[in-house]
Amino acid sequence: MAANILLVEDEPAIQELVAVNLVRAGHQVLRAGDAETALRLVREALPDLVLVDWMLPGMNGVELARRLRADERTRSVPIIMLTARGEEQDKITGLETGADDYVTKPFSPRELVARIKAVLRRQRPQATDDIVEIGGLQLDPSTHRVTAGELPINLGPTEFRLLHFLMTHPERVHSRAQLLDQVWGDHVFVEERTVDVHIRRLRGALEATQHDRLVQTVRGSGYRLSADLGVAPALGVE
Amino acid sequence: MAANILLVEDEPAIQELVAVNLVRAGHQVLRAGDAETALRLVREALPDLVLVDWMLPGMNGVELARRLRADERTRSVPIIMLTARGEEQDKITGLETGADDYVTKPFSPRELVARIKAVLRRQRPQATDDIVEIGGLQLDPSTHRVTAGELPINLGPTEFRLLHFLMTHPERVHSRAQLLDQVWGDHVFVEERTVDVHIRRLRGALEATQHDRLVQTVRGSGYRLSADLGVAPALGVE
DNA sequence: CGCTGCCGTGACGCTTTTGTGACAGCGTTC
DNA sequence: GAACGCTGTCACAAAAGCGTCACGGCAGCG
Repeated sequence: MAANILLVEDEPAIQELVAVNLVRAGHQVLRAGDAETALRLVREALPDLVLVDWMLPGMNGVELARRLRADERTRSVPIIMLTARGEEQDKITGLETGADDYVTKPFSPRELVARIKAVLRRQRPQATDDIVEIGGLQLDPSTHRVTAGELPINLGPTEFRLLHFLMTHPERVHSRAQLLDQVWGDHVFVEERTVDVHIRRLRGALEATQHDRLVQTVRGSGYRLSADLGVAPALGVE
Repeated sequence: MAANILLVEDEPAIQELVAVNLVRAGHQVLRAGDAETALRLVREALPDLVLVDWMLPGMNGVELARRLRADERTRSVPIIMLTARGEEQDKITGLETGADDYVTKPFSPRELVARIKAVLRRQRPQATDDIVEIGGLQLDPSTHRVTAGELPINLGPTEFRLLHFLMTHPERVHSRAQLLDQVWGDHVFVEERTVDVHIRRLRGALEATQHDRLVQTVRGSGYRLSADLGVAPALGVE
């Protein structure tokens, strides 16, 4: 996991409590006591997630969330709202503002951490540090290593990201445009056929252990990663 | 999903709020602050769906809907009305005017997105990526896979689209012209008999598992997909 | 019972899409 | 500053799929 999290909470005791738990779960924690500071920090540090207390002095959590959503640069940062019991009726408003999830106090650290993980995974599954495994292929994001069974596989940075994305979104067919968005970033300008070339390089690296079969071409649509080779076991049809 | 949506809303804050949520759900959003602009944009951009606030300055939402329905070119564009609580009594009027659905404020983004999906699904079932299943035949658009029972079926892009369309519009008979419109696109120029050939290829691919029986010829009219074979099988053994 | 359209089917060029090897640019390393 | 690793793009080769046609069978009809 290891995400950068911005915690926005005015009550020092609670702030400390939550922060400790986040750190314990392996996250980096930035803190803000009010919405203005929070806004500044989000722009400066671009955290992976913002945890906002519903009640804040001055600008409240909803307003903060709304502002984050209004700004191009901060729009995609996921938000989790913290709210006290009894404020449940505001849940709808909270979600309307664009919060991704919503946790009621008092909450267990376990629950909070779980929700955070869930939101991060939903946002960018390949941003987690979980080891992914498919069809005997293993990829470990934290050590940046790929192994096929026991054999290590060497990949360039792009091939690594490509494989990581495919492994975190298996089965699904991805168009070249989608892959460019997700792996290269939606701002870069490269030819779609470049994807083909990197797929080729990826296959080349996986060839030694036959794992190149996992990378499948779907003619007219794009590429797919799947352990299911989709071949009928020798039905005598020509 | 990923639809083009025209949002008609005069209140900037709400407009922004809704737009953000639509974008997050993967839609393209066009915006209009008044009915006149909306009318123009609908003609120019031909969105997949129009989201209209009930209360608008000048021409109100109902009137806008009526006009959209009156014009040949915009008639088929689905409309969803946004309305404040307390205007419920007008619901009937709204639906009468031709709105396809109706969402009361305050609404959760989740609900709104769900309604949109529902309306789009009704409109163009094959535009969703829901798995379709008929007579033991399964088609999964997101993985681009077709299976008959357990066995995988290999189809070319055109056969895949053809089958997808037939499966999302079963029972009904489709003329060759309709199939060309829906599967090939209404602008291409190909012989009608080409449809026959692709039907043939589709049947060929389904032959191995007997599922070719689902694809039926209606002499003089076109083709139909149906789990009901319409004939008494000679012997009930399969 | 023979005609007349309609449909199934196999074959065949052609176009489009994808695989592949080569290469020049670039930033880093040694 | 030479060598290296990685990247994006190209041109060409290979493959796959597409649309059309011609032939033949068959249904419906008089």
